Amino acid sequence: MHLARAFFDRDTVTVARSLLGQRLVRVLDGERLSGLIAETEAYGGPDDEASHARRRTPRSAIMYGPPGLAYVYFVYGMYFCLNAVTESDGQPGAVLIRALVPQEGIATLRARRGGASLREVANGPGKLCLALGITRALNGVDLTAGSELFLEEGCEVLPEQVVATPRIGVRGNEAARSRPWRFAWHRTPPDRCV
DNA sequence: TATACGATCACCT
DNA sequence: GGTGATCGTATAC
Repeated sequence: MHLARAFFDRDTVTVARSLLGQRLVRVLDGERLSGLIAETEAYGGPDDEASHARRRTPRSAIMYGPPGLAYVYFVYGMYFCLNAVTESDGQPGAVLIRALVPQEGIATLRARRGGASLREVANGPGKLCLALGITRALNGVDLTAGSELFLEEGCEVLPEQVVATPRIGVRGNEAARSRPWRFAWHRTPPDRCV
């Protein structure tokens, strides 16, 4: 069952926290590849100097649009990063998906990542896009209704399993750099939800 | 048109 | 710990 649009039509920080444990699914060449979201970051609008949506440009316009769409951008000349657009139409925001715990299609995921170990397959925003075959061709797809890239309800994440820290690799003013808008799921084994 | 640089990663020491 | 790869995007001429 896809996550509903209402899930994304909320405050961006709330969505970032709530996406932990949800399942990201990619159907590639007919095969289901998936993982549980283990790390996210919230990005805001004009008042967030670290966000692409600090200004409205052709690239960032999607962050100002309706919630639940994928925003895929290209960085450092070689990597893609996947975001989910948040907040109601007209209000900018998105959540960067930074890491996954692989679930389905593990052999394919590892092969696509040059035989990387399970924990290294998707433990970074560029890595998970390589593993799942996410490129800018998927920019703008509806994550609440799509068939090649979408989100499903995953595992419950308890508050004590969540760590909040400043965002990784961001520039901007002190406010942008210090906001604790990165959320990481610290799994304490044994974990019943696999 | 031209230029500077980044929401990263892999590999090096 | 540090650095190079590599190019779309934003912004300044």
